[in-house]
Amino acid sequence: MKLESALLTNFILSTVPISSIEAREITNSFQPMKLKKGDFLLRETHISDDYIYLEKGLMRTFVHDLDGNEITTDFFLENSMVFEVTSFFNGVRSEANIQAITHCTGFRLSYQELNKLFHQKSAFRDFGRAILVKAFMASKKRNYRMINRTAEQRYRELLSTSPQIFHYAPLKHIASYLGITDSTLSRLRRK
Amino acid sequence: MKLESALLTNFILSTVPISSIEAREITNSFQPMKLKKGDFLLRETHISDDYIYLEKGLMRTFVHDLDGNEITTDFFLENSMVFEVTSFFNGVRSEANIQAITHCTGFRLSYQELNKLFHQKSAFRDFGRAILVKAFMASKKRNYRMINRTAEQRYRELLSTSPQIFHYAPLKHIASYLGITDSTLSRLRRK
DNA sequence: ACAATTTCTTGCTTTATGTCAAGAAATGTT
DNA sequence: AACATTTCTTGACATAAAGCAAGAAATTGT
Repeated sequence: MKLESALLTNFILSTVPISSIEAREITNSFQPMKLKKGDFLLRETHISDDYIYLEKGLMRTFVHDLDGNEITTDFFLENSMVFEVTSFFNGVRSEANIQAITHCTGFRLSYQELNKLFHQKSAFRDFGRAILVKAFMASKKRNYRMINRTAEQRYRELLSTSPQIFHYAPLKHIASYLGITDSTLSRLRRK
Repeated sequence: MKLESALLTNFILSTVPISSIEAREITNSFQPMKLKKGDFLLRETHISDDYIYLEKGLMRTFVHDLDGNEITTDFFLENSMVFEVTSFFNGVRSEANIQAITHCTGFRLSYQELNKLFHQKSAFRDFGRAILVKAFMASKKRNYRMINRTAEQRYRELLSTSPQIFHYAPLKHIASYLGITDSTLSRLRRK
């Protein structure tokens, strides 16, 4: 048994009610991977083949808007799953980039490996579905917050739930994630 | 074979590459259902047990914000799947309501039935996952639009992609969906 | 350690959207 | 048909956030 994967096994067990043996089997299907700060896990126009458990580090997804500006659409904290749903599950070219904000370590599954597990192991089916549901829920919550919270409230919420992000990510990434300009974010910070 | 389910079978076949026989088997697991205009498929605080193919009609999801106002978070057009992901898949009380805007007809699966199919039929696994992925993609796109489009652009986009909504839904539902007030929407319409 | 680059702050001005309120139009009910 | 209710429009005013620009501070590369 690989020592490094204990965090992943715990993550799986905390996600879905399966046995430790099943969780360890799933863990062992993943392969270790790492990224240096600034490295890309995925570049736009490429096809994603990475379904990642991020053990340590911080990552972000960003897209380019019509004027060529980067818009950060998601931050990924450690002890969570990282994947670009559209490109990974549909095998199409990605419009999004995924980049390491800090040095990152984690574990990886390819689409082929994931599919094999998905059809063979009922425990993995439940896990995979739970991960999809969780990410979908997070996206819906984000939508809702954009509508019924002010920029300042969104800022405060992010600050209190994910202070790590403020420690490592530049303001412009955070600002575009919050849907405001970096000038506005700078002013919010002063308060 | 039930005549009414041909649209659902076609929908399944257009979603995922499986055989007609498999699609028809899946179709036959669903039970017909209908709702009158204004009826609720789901009320907040209840637990959703409905995974619906909406064959005909128009529905919406809404939540209440802190001031008690209704915020429409989604419209469902005909020939699509309708479900409240959080409550349905996690078996928790819903914060959202799902309401029929027009008379609706469709086909239903309970969570128990869905799970049985999910673990028994690989064709259904692929379908179920594709539906989750599609809904998740739509949510991400919506997030992105809220950040990098003006209210007017979002209005025009909705108008051109889903004119049915404007035919049946009152302005205040559409306005809250777009993240603006009904006054602002009224002014946008004038143009 | 220095220069180059990027990030952050701040002031001024403009614009989009919200708030409140009132009346008109449409819709539903008996 | 008459009334009640809801929906839609419009005006006057307030405000949050954007746009632009310049300088200060921090970070990075050599």
